[in-house]
Amino acid sequence: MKEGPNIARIAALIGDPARANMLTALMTGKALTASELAAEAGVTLQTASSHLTKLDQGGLLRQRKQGRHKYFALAHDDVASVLEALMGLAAGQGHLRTRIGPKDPELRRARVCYNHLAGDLGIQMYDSMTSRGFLKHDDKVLTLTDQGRNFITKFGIDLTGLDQQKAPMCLECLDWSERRSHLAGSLGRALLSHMEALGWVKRTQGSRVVSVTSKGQTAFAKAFPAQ
Amino acid sequence: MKEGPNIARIAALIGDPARANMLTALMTGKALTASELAAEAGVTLQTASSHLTKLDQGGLLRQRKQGRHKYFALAHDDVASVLEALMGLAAGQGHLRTRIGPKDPELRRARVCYNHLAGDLGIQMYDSMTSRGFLKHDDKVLTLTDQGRNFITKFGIDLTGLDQQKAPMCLECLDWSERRSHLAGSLGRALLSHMEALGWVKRTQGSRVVSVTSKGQTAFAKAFPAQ
DNA sequence: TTCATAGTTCGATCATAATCGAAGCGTGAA
DNA sequence: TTCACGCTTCGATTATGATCGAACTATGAA
Repeated sequence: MKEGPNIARIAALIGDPARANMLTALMTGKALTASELAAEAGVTLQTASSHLTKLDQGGLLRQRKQGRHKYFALAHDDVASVLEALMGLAAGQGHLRTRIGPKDPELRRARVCYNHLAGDLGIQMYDSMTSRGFLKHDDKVLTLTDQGRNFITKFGIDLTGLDQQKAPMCLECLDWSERRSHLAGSLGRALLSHMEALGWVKRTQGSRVVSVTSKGQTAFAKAFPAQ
Repeated sequence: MKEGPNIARIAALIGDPARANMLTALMTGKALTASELAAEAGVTLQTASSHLTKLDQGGLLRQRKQGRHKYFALAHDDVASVLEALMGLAAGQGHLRTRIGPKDPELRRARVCYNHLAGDLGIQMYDSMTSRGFLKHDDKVLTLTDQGRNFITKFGIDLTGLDQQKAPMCLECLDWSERRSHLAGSLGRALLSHMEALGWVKRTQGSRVVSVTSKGQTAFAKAFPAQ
């Protein structure tokens, strides 16, 4: 009988304040990195790492490694249901605690992700290029079509340099805030730096925010129209 | 930041195996004495007393003293909801080796779950409606088909009221005793209250048991035949 | 009264696990 | 290559709390 029933296991996982904070932060549906979750929970990265391992082994989280970041999200809707039920009960008891404010809307709009463009803008670019046949998505491999090469060259990017690199030119990168794909790889990086050179966007030092200039606003919409 | 959010407090209360056993035992809706709960949890009376004090202070239990006995019951339906959600999650993970489902056969047969019908009866209703094409399960979204709308209307439920509500009409709810789906959402609630109005079922006060009248027995089988 | 039963309180023991510093690992950028 | 960064692992400390024996209180029965 020392072997507790499984609901105790799960409840105990949620029952630690640090872990509860992390799970609460993940209820927005967005995936967050280990560092972000550590900050949310108010513990060091080491401690957070330990907690995240436990939550993952407990089946409450789904994780995805991307570059040197590790993104965590709730494993399933069931998990959110439990949290919601708990919050309902807690709220009914009047011990309500306000949640932390929403993320920076600027970050949501456009941000740097490994030197390429992510956020709303990144997705719009990806979608526009895909639907116009510039990018082709075959069997998990993303390639630039001939039409696409033409478009990119006209846009002012020299593809010969990129062709010679060993690193893949086109990669898909899953945008966790939007849960959609955007363009990574050397072409993704080249596009961002070129747009910066054109004065369309400005990268904010020490932040991941990419701000769009008024000139960039219209130029971008023209170059990458939503279909 | 040491001050944990309230959901951690509650989850931690449920997170102890002994307490989880007690709470599980109380899910039948019956009130149990401290000694009985101690036996259920497999701990001594002293330990049980300590746990029960904590559960009570945490607002999860309601207690009634009668003679030299002290009876405990779940404080509210919210508490049962949390436990049910936890059990659903635990069952979904396949980590279940402990007893599943309520011991009480009445509860297993039919019970209230968020104001809709759960247990054998709830599943039979769901299965019957699904296999007759009244409910359609597409891409995680459950919808009422035109045939279904027709059926429900003939059954005596006014759908216009439900259509106007923001809350989803059809939701799936995992039945923790049977590990099958049953119908939740506003339609699920409407069906239960309508069957109550028809005199098919009776909800037992202070308990989650739904008892089926003899009239309801046959009527239900006719309205929701197993295919 | 005396006894038995139901439950609580106290105190000591013991196990668990939360925490963080320090060091190590892997990836990306220059 | 070197450096920076994100994250993990290890180890030690520390706090918490689950557990039960023993003593105590309260209620009911004889």
